[in-house]
Amino acid sequence: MRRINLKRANVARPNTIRDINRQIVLNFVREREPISRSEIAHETELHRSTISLIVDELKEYGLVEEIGAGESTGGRPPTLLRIRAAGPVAIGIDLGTARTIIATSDIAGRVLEQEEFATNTDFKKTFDHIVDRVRELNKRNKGALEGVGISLPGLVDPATGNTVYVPHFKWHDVALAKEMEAATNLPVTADNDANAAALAELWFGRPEVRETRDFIMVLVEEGLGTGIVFDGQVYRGELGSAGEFGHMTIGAGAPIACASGSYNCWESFASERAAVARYMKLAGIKNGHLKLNFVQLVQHALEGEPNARTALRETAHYLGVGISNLIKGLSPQAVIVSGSIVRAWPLIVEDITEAVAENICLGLPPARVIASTLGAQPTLMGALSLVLASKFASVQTN
Amino acid sequence: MRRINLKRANVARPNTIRDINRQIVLNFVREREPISRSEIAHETELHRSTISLIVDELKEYGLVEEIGAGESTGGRPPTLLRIRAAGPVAIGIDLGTARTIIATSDIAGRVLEQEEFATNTDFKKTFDHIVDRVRELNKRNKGALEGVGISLPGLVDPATGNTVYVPHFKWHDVALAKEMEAATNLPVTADNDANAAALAELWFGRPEVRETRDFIMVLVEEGLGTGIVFDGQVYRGELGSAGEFGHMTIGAGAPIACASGSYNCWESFASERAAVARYMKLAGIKNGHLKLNFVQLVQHALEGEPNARTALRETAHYLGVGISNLIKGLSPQAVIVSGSIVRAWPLIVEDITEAVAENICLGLPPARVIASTLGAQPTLMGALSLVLASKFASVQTN
DNA sequence: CCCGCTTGCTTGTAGCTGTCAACAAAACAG
DNA sequence: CTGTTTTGTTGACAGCTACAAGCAAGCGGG
Repeated sequence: MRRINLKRANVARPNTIRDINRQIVLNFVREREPISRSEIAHETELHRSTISLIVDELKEYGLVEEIGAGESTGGRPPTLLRIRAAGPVAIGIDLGTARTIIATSDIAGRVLEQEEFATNTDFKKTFDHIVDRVRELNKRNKGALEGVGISLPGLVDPATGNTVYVPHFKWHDVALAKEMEAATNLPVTADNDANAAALAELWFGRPEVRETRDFIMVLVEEGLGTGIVFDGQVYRGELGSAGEFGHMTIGAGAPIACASGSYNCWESFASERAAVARYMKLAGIKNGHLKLNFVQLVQHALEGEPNARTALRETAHYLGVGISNLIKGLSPQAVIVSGSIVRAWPLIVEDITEAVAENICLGLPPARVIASTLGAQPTLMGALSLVLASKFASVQTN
Repeated sequence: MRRINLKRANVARPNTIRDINRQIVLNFVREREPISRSEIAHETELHRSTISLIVDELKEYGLVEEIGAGESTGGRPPTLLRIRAAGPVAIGIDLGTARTIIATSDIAGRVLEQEEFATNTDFKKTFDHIVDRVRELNKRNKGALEGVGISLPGLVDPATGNTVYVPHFKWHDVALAKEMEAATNLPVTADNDANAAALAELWFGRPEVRETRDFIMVLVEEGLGTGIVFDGQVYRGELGSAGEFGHMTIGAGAPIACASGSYNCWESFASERAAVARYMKLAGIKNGHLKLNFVQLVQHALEGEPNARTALRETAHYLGVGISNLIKGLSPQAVIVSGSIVRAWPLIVEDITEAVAENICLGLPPARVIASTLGAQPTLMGALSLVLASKFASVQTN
């Protein structure tokens, strides 16, 4: 059944129908390129003539192009279509706790240019640095860029796109999107990093994920964020921002305090910081004696160091406990784990699935728990997706 | 933005637009009756003529009727419309752990007839009893009944409407809906009780809830169930059934074991059984010495007995802990508590909100936590809603 | 009492959209 | 080279909403 927003009076007009079908056709091209008009007509059960008209519109709008004839299957050979990926259209900014990455991509999500710098705790400095780089990129690409997406490790108000709270930097109520728009003269979309990564999986992940209409992204970083996808859309909630399951209470006596001081949160049991704290304790290292970052810890574990392995596996166990809560409550088709911890996936996958199975005390089939399919930079892809997905989700040629 | 299911190729046809608008008009009548064509046109921004045509269809279909002229506001007086609630159209079955309630209602959700009997643990006996009563009701109402809705305290497969597992009776994989359909020759919809109650709040609750597009129903009974409403639709998940947040791990050492043996679940901390167990312990009553049910416990508390109050308030605290998890993760506009515990709402509301505030460790505005607006029989209303809501959600006159 | 004014509803035409049938284009098979 | 198959295009037709004009029914002032 089509999902309709009955409460807000957004009625259907004659052109609504074309808007809907245009999106469907565009997304067929995006996901199945190269594809012919005829094949789209077949699958959508719209008439060939209708598809032709819509493709004409999309071609005129510069979103789709023909790439010559395909193989004949006994008759006239089909004219194949693909997304026209001429040059950069989006800027993605991955504002991380340690480093900020800025990249441009074409409309298909391929990264074209990329640069990074150390994130400064001072908002003004980081902001100015980003604006400087965005302006430079915009100048170099002469107005081809259509928007900026920013993913950041904190709460973002879904209505305004402004940050409510970024724990690591202690930024409160910063009008990030608005100020960035004013400074760069480009549309800016900001979102929580886990939400952005979920969006990226949805639009640019491997087919096994893209075709999943309900999944949960669990992003393990310094903190622990979750992004929820319902019915093929990222759910953002109403107040503040949804997806802070990282702060759900799952027990007591965690190895560290979460970003807001609690020892009961999932984050304080299963984040990168929790894993590092476990390792320090196991290795008998006093606080502050040795700075070890999580990537190094993963490296140690992969090389076989027992303490590192134990710390990771214990963290994985609690990751599984939290995941089981999400599965019980939301019954998604899949749970996707992302972040540096994925590098050690073979070491931890069993501990996670075991904890999940143990804690799903009902006769429910456990959802698949899989590693991210986005490669090394899920949050950067997320930032780019914020721009690209909105393009594919609402094509308006008039 | 309109929510569109892009992945499944359900394209828009010329009549799709009328289907959408017909639903919108019908729901305007339902929610705002008595209302005139003109007012609907004003609010939906559809043209008056369009509304007239749609209303004609709905009248012909017997869903809407005119009830004479209203007050003039300076010109021709409006013709007022309302939902035509002639007779019974739905049967609702509230299959509870102790008692089963069967009722008929008109299209507006007003209960017309109601009867109940003790639920038998044996599936066959309960099933036969229900079928017997449904047949009798169907016969008495001569084919006016359009469907049967069943709410039950267990997991229901959203695809088939068959029960996966009902803990209290240990019913596994029962083809309830299918068998009932075969036996009664009526369409049967079955759902989890908390989901059903959420649906009832959404369609027939007080306006403050109906207009809320994202809320969570927390149904406190023998067990503890949750129903999740996203964007005005009950979310059911993919595998098994969503909404089993009652089994999320929130700590350890609960007063009782949950339905599946765990002492860590929210249910084992905050269900009716947990409250009763707490009371027994406080009152120094050994297991089995005195059978006290939860309604009696609430009565004692209302009469001022300290042990009963303490037991309830402690339960309320853990209710709040779980609710805070849901708010952090899903950021709903409201959380609605339902079940017998609502009778003691003034006694417990502070403990709940306090626990919520304590555990939302972020700077987020806490969602409203409110008591159900459905009165004494939320799950019966839920069962009826299963039939009625589907009627309002997809009117097809052709 | 009549007239203009306002508001509610209906009717007929125009513009947009998808369907359908007919047709042209391009390859294949015999 | 002809008949068949598949692909894509074109023009007539039906369904939908928008718009404008007209009818219906009450109000209020002279």
